[in-house]
Amino acid sequence: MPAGNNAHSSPSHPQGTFAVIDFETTGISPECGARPTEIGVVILEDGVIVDTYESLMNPGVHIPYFIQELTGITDSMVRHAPDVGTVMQEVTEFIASHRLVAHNAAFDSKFLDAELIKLKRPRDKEMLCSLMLSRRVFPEIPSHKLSSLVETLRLPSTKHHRALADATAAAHLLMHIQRELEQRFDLDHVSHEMLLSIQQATRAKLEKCIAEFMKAPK
DNA sequence: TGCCAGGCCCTCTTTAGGGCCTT
Repeated sequence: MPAGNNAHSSPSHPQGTFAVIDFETTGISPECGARPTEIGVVILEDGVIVDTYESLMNPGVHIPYFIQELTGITDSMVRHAPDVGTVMQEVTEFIASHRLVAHNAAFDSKFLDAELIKLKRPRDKEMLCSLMLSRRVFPEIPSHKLSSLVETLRLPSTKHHRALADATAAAHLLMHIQRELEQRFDLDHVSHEMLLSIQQATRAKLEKCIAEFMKAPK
């Protein structure tokens, strides 16, 4: 029986789709012994959420009280959940060839990489960061916390600090950023490569970066 | 019980420091 719940089957994983992921964890860094307690994944295809995955997982360590308060995920909730390895094995199959996205990707990529190394399936794709993209595209917004962006940009959202809810909010943020770029630069489509170029450009060089990308041969 | 990290950005900077952001 699968460890996680996914809303729809996804028989193919074409390039150009996005897998937006979010971890809830026992702490801030796997290097300090923190482990994942929950993962949520949202598959985006052509601006539409076509699939989702979520699962609690047993981290094998105590969840600090303040994190239980923060996320609502308690020791008793994960006690009988599948272990992290079992869940992450499913997740690797689920995210397959999709482009990866996370809000503050530096955080989620650390936990993802730590688990993928244990499965001997190291990540081979760069992860897009919706936090960095938001800072580039909406520099006038004072706070780029996911919860603040949900409120400021009026994005759909449910319960903050649960994995699938936050992954869904980040997915809506990514779609909002794509629509904003399409309108601002009169584009038909904003590709993964363009988003990666924008993410890697400094804020001051954003306009030049986009102009050069638009002039580049396809 | 509380703490633990690290990459990015901005500025009173660049031979640095502090805030943001993730749990």
